[in-house]
Amino acid sequence: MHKEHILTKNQQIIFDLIDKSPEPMKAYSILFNVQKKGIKAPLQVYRALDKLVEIGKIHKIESRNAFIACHNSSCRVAKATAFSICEICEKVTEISSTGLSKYLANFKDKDGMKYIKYNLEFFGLCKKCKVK
Amino acid sequence: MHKEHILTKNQQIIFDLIDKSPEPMKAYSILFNVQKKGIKAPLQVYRALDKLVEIGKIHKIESRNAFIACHNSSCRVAKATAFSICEICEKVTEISSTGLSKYLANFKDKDGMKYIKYNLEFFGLCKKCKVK
DNA sequence: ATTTAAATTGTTATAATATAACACTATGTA
DNA sequence: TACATAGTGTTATATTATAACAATTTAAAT
Repeated sequence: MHKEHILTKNQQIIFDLIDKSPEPMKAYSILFNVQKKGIKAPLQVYRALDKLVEIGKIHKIESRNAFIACHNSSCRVAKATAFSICEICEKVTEISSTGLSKYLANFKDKDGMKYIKYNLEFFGLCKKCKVK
Repeated sequence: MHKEHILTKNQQIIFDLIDKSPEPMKAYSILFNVQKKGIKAPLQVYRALDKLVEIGKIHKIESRNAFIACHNSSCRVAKATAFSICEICEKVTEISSTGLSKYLANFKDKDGMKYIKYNLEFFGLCKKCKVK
């Protein structure tokens, strides 16, 4: 087991908010939601987000500039991530597929380079939106 | 062969600039570089970028908010992209691997969903930076 | 050729996302 | 205790991106 990071007050407040959210949250939406808890400035939010990303508690969805809690116990460090994104409802799901992660971790480019760190974002329609 | 898109003046100016650049270009850097050619406002740049991305002539590197010309004749539409990014020198290379694109195009998630569109960004050190 | 629709342009203003810099405080550890 | 490291609070500012509207160009369809 890896050492659990003890979160600071701001980090905990912001992590809890993101963790409860059914959808990815944007930085300024987070800011708005935590102002009553004393977090008043963007930098306070961004600093907590940076740390939470660094220790793998949350992930950034790059194409959306938004953040979701990690629900994949295997990505202890934020280095190998994969998501599916619905282009209609914007639902985002973290993909945890051993096959996929093995394939990507072992992928070599033309020059034989391997990459430990990657981010993959799949786009399509989620089941609900497909039916509509 | 797919129909070649005829670029408009602004689109052509901006595409040429990105195409000549050895590294991904950011929107406001593009703006600065094309001001002498009469493109004066951010929106003019962003509109051209949007169109160029849409028709697959350029790709956006989401983690960097930057744009590179497509050098992969097979991605006619900007829907299946993969890049390697050097975390030191920020060199970005488009990966064109039949194996990888086949694997990802055929990947099914837990629910059996397939995704035609994806963006994959690998991070690591390029050869040059590895040596240093 | 003329009309019409669609796409593109030019422009000003503003929204949304993110970081710099600095002084101060808490925490862990030697 | 003393020291280093990480986190905080704050103001200001940088960077990235879009809204809204009027004018113009282009394509194609009568």
